[in-house]
Amino acid sequence: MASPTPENPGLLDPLDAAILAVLVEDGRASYARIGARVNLSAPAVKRRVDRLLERGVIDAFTVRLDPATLGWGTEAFVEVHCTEQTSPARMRDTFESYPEVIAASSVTGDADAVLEVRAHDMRHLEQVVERIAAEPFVLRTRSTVVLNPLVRRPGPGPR
Amino acid sequence: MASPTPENPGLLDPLDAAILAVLVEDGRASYARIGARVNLSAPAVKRRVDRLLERGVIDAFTVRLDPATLGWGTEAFVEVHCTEQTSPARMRDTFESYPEVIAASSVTGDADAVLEVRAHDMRHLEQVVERIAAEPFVLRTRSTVVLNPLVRRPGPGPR
DNA sequence: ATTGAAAAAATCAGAGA
DNA sequence: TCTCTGATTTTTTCAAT
Repeated sequence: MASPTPENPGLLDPLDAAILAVLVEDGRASYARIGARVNLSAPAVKRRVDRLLERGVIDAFTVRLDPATLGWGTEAFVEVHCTEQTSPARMRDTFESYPEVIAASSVTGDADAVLEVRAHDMRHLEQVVERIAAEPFVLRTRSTVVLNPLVRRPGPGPR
Repeated sequence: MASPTPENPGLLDPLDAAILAVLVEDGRASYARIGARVNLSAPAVKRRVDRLLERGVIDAFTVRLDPATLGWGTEAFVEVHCTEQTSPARMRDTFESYPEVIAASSVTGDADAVLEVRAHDMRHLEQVVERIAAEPFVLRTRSTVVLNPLVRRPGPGPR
């Protein structure tokens, strides 16, 4: 999956990598400032950013919000066990309807899916988990509450 | 935790909430365009964004990158069981040294910590998990590999 | 990819509700 | 306090090289 092909040009140009590194740290950095960091003119930087957007490497420009400051201080992983032949589409549609479900994945192993849930407090978390457990295709759930967020790394991986 | 106090001003001004909604979707939206959406002038929007930054509601402006496009298509949850009296600081320092560890949390329940790991492929994932399992304070690990990312919500949550 | 100009946006100052 | 208007500065964007 990481072999350079005509379809997959290299993995990432060193210049593009440098540009992305700056943008991950400051998504509003001006093209001129980025260019100063990577020894490129502003238009050249813009051209590369546009290409990274077209290629889908950059999914979007956003803000990273602090959940705790917004009152979403309680986080948990919820393993979900489903009835036989529960389709991924069914799971996705259901879990997507919960605003508290930040992420949901079908997984290997014991459980069928793992959810990441954000709630205001324990009481709220309990309510959400109960509602999920009451879904028709859910057999049982197992919750693991986050005590301390030790590491939160922005970006998709090593650079 | 969600009650308005002098320390915790309201939860979020409706205007601020609207501004954040726009910025989550497009972190480079101009103040004028945001203002048009929320019926405010550009300087007024900037003032509020600056305050949201000061308050820490907005953690940072960033780009959201697509892990798959960058060759990080394999994702897993790794439960880690540690020896008695392993300090959170020790865990954090150790796990932070792994670029593949996107997030690490100490947790309630059976395991001591849950890691989110991104790897290039299964072989790479296996190597990383083996290295983690070989850490002095690690007793054993249990990995759950993501088959299908059903839901990925960009909202409040470091990602 | 760079330079330089034009268009757009960000930023600042002043004043009013 | 919070906002708006208008001026200034910076950045984006486009064209030509």
